[in-house]
Formats: sequence, C-alpha cells, structure tokens
Amino acid sequence: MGEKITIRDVAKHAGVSAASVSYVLNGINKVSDETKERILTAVKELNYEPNLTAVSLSKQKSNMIGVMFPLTDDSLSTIFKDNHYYSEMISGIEYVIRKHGYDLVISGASSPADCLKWIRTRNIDGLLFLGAFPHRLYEKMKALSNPIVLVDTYERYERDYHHISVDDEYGGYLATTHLVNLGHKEIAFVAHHLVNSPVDKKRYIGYEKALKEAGITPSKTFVFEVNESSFDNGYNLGNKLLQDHKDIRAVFASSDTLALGIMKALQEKGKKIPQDYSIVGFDDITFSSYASPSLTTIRQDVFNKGVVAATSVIQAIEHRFSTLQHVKLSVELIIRDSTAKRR
Amino acid sequence: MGEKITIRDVAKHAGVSAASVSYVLNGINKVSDETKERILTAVKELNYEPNLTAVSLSKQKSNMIGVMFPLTDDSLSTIFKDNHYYSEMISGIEYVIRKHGYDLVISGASSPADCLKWIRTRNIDGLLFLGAFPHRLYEKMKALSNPIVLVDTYERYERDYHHISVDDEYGGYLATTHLVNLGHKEIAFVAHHLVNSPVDKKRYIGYEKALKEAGITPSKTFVFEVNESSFDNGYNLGNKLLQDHKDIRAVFASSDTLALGIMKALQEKGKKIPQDYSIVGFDDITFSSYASPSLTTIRQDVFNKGVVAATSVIQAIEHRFSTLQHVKLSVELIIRDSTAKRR
DNA sequence: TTGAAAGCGCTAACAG
DNA sequence: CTGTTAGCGCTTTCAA
Repeated sequence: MGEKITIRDVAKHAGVSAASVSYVLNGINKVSDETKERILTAVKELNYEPNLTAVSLSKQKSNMIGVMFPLTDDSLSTIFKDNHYYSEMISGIEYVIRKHGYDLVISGASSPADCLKWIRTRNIDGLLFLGAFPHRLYEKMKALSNPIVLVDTYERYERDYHHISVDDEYGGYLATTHLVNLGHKEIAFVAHHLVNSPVDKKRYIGYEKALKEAGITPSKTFVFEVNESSFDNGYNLGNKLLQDHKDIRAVFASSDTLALGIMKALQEKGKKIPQDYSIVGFDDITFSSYASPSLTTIRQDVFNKGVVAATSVIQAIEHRFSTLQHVKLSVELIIRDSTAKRR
Repeated sequence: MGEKITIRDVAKHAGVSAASVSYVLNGINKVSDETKERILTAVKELNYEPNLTAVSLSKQKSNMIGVMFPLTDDSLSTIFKDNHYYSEMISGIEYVIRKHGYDLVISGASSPADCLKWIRTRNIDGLLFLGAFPHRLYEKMKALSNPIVLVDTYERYERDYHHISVDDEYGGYLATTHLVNLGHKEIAFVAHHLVNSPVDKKRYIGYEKALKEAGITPSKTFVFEVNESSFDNGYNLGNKLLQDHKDIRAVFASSDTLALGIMKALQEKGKKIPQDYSIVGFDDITFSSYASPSLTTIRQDVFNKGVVAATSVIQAIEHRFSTLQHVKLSVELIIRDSTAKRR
C-alpha cells in the first residue's frame, strides 16, 4: 500500500474532526444526520479502513480470540495427524468467531509460561483452551480478566472457568453396555492416556459402571493405554492383544482412529470382525462408516462443540458478567457392522 | 489482570527513562552495561511483558502472519472434513511461525473484499494463501507491500508472488504410468474440479501425457468431476462408475479420500480390488495404508509444504527484497495393494 | 550514553 | 451536536 488513509484524512476530507468520524464509525449517536452523511461519503470515497491495531490499543480490546492447543511434542502435527477431531473443532470455532467479527489466533502452547505470556502480550480478548489444562497455569490464569473457556478438560479447577464437554462418561457407558448386551464379558478398554487425558478417564468410568451393572468385575488386565490416538498405535495394540490377551473378545477404544488401527491388526492376522471380535470406537469420524466392516461407535458432534465453545467466549467477552457456562453435550451410540453377538 | 505493568513502570523502577528500557529490550546498543543491568533487573522484578499491540502500532509491524483458506461454503468444515490435507499443512505452518516468534491468524476467506480488508486492517505482516486465488484479488493484492505466498495456486498470476506447490503434473504422470504399466487402458481420472482446482488440472495434464506416451487416446468420457474431496462424493462416483461405465477397469483419483470412497462403493457391489479394479489415489493420508486393501497412491509431504511456505513468508518479511520464491516439491509413487496387473 | 518529546492511528472524556 | 485534548503503550528521532 502506498499511503494508508487515516481517520484524520477522512476528517479533513469531510471537513470535520477525527472525533466525529470515530463517533460515526462506532455508531455513537452524537452526530447530526447531515454530517454523518458527509462522513460516510468521505469514508467511501477514500476507501478508508480503520487500523485495528490502533483500535485495539485505544479500546484495550483486540477483537482477537486465541485457541490454544495442547502440544504434545513440538508441533501440532501429532495432534492433527490421523485426527479429524481438532480440525472439526476449529472449523466450528472459526465459523462462529468470524461471524461475530473476531479473528482467530492459534498457537500450540510450548510451555505454561509461554501460554500465559501469549494471552497477555497479544491482548487476546478471550481464550479457548483445548484439552488438558496444565495445573500450574491455574492460579495465574484465574488472575486474568479475560474469559477462558476450557474444552474437554476435567480438572478440579473446571468449575472456575467456562467449560464445554461431551458426556464422555455416558458415552463409555453406552459403548460398554452395547457390548455387554451382545453377550460379551471379556471387554478391553483402550485409552489414549488414563491420567493425562481427563476425557479418557471419564469414558473409563462409564465403562466400569456398565460392567459392574452387568455383574462383571472390571479387571485392570483389560485396560490398555497407548500414547497418542493414532492408527499406528491402534495397530500395534491390536497385535499385542493377539499375542498376550487371547481371552479378549471385544474392544471399546477411546477413539475411532485407535479402533480402526486395532481392527486392521486383527484382520491381518485372519481374525473376522465382528465374528471373532466386536469393536466399538468413539467420535464417529467420517471414515468409520467407510471402513470394512463399518465401525460401531459413539458419535459426538465436534463441529458443534466448537460452535458452543466459541459462542461461550464471545458471550463472556461481550457481557462481562455473565455467569460461568458449563455445557455437557450429548453423545449417541451408532451401531454398525463391527459388533455382533458373542458366539 | 489487576494492573498492567508498562514500560514506564519499569523505567521508574530502574530510575531511567522509558526510552532506555526500550533500547535494551530491542537490543539497540546505546546503553551502558551498568544501566542495562539495572533495567533488566527491573524487568525481571516487575515481571514486565511488552504490550504487543502497542509495539505493533509503533513499529508498524504486527508479527502476525495470516493464513487464508479457500472457503467453498461458509465454514471451514468442508475443507477440513475427511481431509487431513489442510490440517497437516497448518501444522507445518504453525510450527515454523511459532519458532520465529510470529503468531498465526487464520481465516476463511468470505469474499475477496473481506480478504483484502483483513490483511490491511489487521496489519498482517505476511499472508499465506491456500488454494485457488480469486482473480479479482490479483491487482489489489499486488498493491500491498506485504509478502504473499500462494500455495497450490496455478494461475497466470502465480509468477508475481511467492509460490509453493508440489509436482502435481508429474504426480499425475506417475500414477497413470503405473496403471499403464500394469496393462490398463481404460483408466478413469476423477478430479475434484478441473477448472476451479488448478492442482487437479495439472494432475490431469500428467494423466493425459502418460496416456499419450502409451499410445492411448485420452477420452473425455473417462474424466469425472466431483464437487468436493470427500468420501461421500467418492462413494457416489463409484456407484456411478458401476452403472454407466462398465468399461473402466482402473481409476486414478485426485485424492486418497476420493479413492477410498470409490473403493468402498465398488467393494459393496461385490467387486474385488485390485482384481477387478485398480485404484490409485493422491496424497498418501495415513488411512490409505490402513484401508483394505491398502491404497496405492502418490505421496506428497504436506507438513513440509507448510514448513516451506511459512519459511518463505518469514524470509520475505525479514529481508524485504528477497527475490520471489517458486518452489516445486517432489512427489513419490507408493505402490500398495489396490493396483494389480490387468486380467 | 541518556532522555524529552513527538508520534503510530484511534478513542473518549470534557468543553463549548 | 462538534471539536479539543489527552491518552492507549511503545518506539525513535533529536538534542543534550
């Protein structure tokens, strides 16, 4: 751009003061209709666009909303890889944010300190925090005046922030009950990480509850952890199951990605699904209905989760004293071809 | 935050002027070591963090880099859905950008006008434009002084911007030649969109070239277009192929997602792959190796594409007069189990 | 080597 | 209703 047009240029062009231009642009009803016209014309003619950086500084509000991803290793790719989950979520978030005139700034949190720094230095109006929430950030974050929405975080702190989640426990319950109803007793639970992933912990609780209700004693030997939700990890676990755990006849995996990897391993070794093994996933990613056999799973509407989360921050930003939101979205059992009666 | 600490607080605390603090913080070597120490101590003690909005305004540089996604409909979800492609890319981009101390602002381009506006009003230092580049933006964008990197755009304008792509034409050629070498002659090409997707056009050229080299006359009846790269669209096309095009024995699809959808449809109707149909995809998404049968495909390193693109903008931002970059990354044929000799 | 002062572009009391 | 003015927090001449 050769020369940026400032509010003063507009003012001059319209023969008024910068203040009046500002009033008109901000919809502050202080200006006569006549001069308002003149100003709007000048804005058009000069093709003026306000400098948002200056606006931010002046208003102490950036109109930017940050999304912080949990960084496992150094890049986001481990998170996105094999995983429609965060992509879907960010779609929902971006959609709402743009509609409301905000911009979306994303960052992988390298360290809790960096994270905090980021919010403050960038003047982010609000923050969406996805996944596990580092304990040590808790106190410091609370000191910030900007609203923070935690998504999928179950911590003792959860009550102090806005919080969006899915009914993970019920999902685990649904999945397991489905298997139980099919006559299964030897049901493995495959988690991403039982301690680090609060979501998986909830699903596990549902799993346990379903077993107990059915009179089955949950056994630690039926619970497995992989490190990341990926096909590869599922695949490797599938092989491990075949070697070390011949008693298992059904698997409830904490993500479809994992479930599909497990399925692949079992099939490669000549096992039939659902005849030999019943498998249930979680999420209902698109591919689940395209796999052979198609995957029985717990569906959650991730796009909507993003929408709800983003809507929450924006509400919190705009009516500062709204009460804390705690939304738990529902899940649904989708029965497909990867589960069948125990034989 | 209760009270933000400003540069003046630090100055007072250290018994110097704000200017000196600024010098030290910006590494401008004008200050005696002694006062420098004092200032740094004060910074530590007060836990001072500069306000980046103010810095941006003052320096006329935001340290933010924008990524603009092509919006087909109104939300990003059509783009991310079923599509690891953009997720991978953004992972690569985010990685580089964060390492260099920039922030990543993302947006779906609602309209060319909005897009332009966005760059100017937000004081974005540089822009990554993914996918098709709206013609009418051309002139206006060129007027911007900020560097713009186009990814996957083949337009007549491409030469005026930095440009990162993959050797799509060679990819198309490799895939088709592979099928030809297996004895296939009736090879369909399934594109996302031949006109709107410049990438697909290139792949088509490679396809055509390979056919010609093999003495096969390309026929328009073997070329198909779907609207979006999705499993569903592939699936529907697969069914169409079965109904209307019984002569076809091999398919080269412009994305793995499409290829897997097609495969599913064919399999459902009792067709064997690769015995009855040979199928080649493009991208090498993770799931391709987990499908049954595993998918032969053209691999491109999308994460790296993001890395290269981001590196380019940053270079361009930091050494303003660097020459335009035009990078074409390589592709690779990955032979798996979805292709076999024609019988 | 240091600091005063004038911006960066916009907003918001406050006066008129 | 309109304009003057003093910031927002930081940078950067320019003079001391």
